[in-house]
Amino acid sequence: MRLSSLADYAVVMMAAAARHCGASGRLNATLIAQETALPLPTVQKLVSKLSSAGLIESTRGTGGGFRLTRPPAAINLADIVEAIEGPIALTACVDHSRGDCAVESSCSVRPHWAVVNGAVRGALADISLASLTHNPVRPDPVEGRSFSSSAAKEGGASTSSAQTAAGVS
Amino acid sequence: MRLSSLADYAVVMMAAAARHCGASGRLNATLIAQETALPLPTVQKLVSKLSSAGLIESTRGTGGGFRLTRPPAAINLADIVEAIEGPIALTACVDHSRGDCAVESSCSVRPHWAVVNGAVRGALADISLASLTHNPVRPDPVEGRSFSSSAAKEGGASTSSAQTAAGVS
DNA sequence: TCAAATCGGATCAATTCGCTCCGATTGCCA
DNA sequence: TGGCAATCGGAGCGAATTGATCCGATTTGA
Repeated sequence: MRLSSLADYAVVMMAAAARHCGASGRLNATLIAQETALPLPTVQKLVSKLSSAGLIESTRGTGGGFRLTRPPAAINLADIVEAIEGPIALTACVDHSRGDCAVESSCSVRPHWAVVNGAVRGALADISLASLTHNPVRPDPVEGRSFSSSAAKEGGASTSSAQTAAGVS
Repeated sequence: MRLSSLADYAVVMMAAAARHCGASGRLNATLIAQETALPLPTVQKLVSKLSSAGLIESTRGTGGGFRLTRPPAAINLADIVEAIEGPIALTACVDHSRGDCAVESSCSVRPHWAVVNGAVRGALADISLASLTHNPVRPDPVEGRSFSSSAAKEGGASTSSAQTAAGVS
């Protein structure tokens, strides 16, 4: 139940790219790596994947770089996650490309996974890149917009209670 | 963006246990293993984890076994998943027990992860064990529940696997 | 034409996950 | 009352996937 690190980094990278969208239409991997403090090879790999998915257009050569193919408001988290990790599928049953589940005959819960799958994807698709850049923070118990990373390391149990409050029961 | 196999098996196992809840109040790991075609050691490991989480009560010795501590209607998927995988956290930022994210100072998307996190958890918490047992299969398209906000985007592919699971005991 | 800077694919190490084995505990039976 | 058998519980090992790094191909600018 955890997103891969690459997908997490891809979201950060796309958010940084969306901030520079209006300023300089063309930006490169090195700039993004410096800005997001991500390793440059990692950013390069993300650029290839995102380019293959059609979210960005990359041009080679000196002075090259990449740019977003669509405005930030038209790109959501589900697009980015699917570009990195492939189709969103909580279980191997949902995408039956790998039919290695031996218990599917007696598995009565599989049809329900599609529902959960759609709900998860909907939650991701509901957040666009524009919302990430326009509204940096929500005044939640999580330490908010505090850009002081030092205090964030030992913030205590405040954040753990946040997800409990957010969870619908 | 994929659930671990253990969590998937745990849901299948709990569904099988819920079916036998009224018939024989006490059931063992061997029976569940035979019924669900899961490896016996895997079922045993799941029993220990679920017992630690308080979802089932296990008794040792000859004729022992385990039983659900709560009725199936009071157990949802979020409980089972959290029992196996720990707290639901899509990214490492949400549970800052591992503060190994070096870019959190310039990360403007982290507050938004809590929202997505809560949405995912809510989707899981909305499905109870009773719904898995009462309604074995729905050959219909994904049933129009309220929380399928944007599931219609890619919901077509998953429905085809529904009628494959015809043989439900 | 040369050179520099970029993307793209391929390779290697590390972490995590899943499976299996062995020990501890308890109830039943002789 | 002693032994046996069946069960859960935890520890260890192997495998697979993931994540980071390196090198080559390509293209533009001088």
